Amino acid sequence: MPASARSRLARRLPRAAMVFAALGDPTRLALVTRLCDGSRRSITQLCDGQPLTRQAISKHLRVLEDARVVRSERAGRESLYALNPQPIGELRDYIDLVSSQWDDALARLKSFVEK
Amino acid sequence: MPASARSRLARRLPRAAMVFAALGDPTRLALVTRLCDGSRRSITQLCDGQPLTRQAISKHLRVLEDARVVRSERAGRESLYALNPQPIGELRDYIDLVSSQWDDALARLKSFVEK
DNA sequence: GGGGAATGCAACTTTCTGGTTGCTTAAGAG
DNA sequence: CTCTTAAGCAACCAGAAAGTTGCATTCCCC
Repeated sequence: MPASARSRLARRLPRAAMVFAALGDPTRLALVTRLCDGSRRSITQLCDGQPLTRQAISKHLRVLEDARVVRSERAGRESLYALNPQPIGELRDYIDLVSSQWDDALARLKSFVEK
Repeated sequence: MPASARSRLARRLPRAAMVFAALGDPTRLALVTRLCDGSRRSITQLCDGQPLTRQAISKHLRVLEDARVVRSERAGRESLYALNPQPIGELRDYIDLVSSQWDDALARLKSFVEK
């Protein structure tokens, strides 16, 4: 890996870790899964189907919003939450980088064995 | 989303959450980044560059191993850690699913507006 | 065999997380 | 205007996580 790529990556690691952490809870992952169809839902809407209090869900949504995985907007007396796909896309960039490094390593190993 | 796809996904959510959580810490993400070149490194090797105790790193490695992101193998008096790319690949599957749902939603919205 | 290096194990502290309950505030609906 | 519904806020609790220190173990090397 070239040094420039490594430092560019290193700068983004804490941010990526925050997004990974936001998704690292089954409840939050379920919320994201529910929102990934592009819908905008209120907190009480997002509550049903889950055996938790509204406040618990509310806290989870705040965690997701801090990581910018989700955006909220007040509409009258309810606040509507919607997915923000950008941070998740950045995760995919990270994963692709890991995979490509891994594949390169495999290829090098293979060519070494075959020599 | 068809019901079959939703239930298949739901079954895998807790597992995916575990992997996300394992990557959701800057130290652990740095460890994974370091291992993604296919190398096998001992714990003390993985310690340098990080301002933590060996035991702290050791605990982080255990978390990664529990999530199967990493595999360890004893070699003499040291244990060598290597990346296991499979769980991270499963994360990509999840992300691709989210993205495709999102894209579908955008497309539907667009066709609705244009009608 | 003895010493140093790499690791494992256990106890402990501190901080963070996930969750609850109770109360307040704001906004629609009748 | 009053009632109900949606949400926010604050305090609290139990358990998990992150990290440390100290000691035991195992293995390599001389």
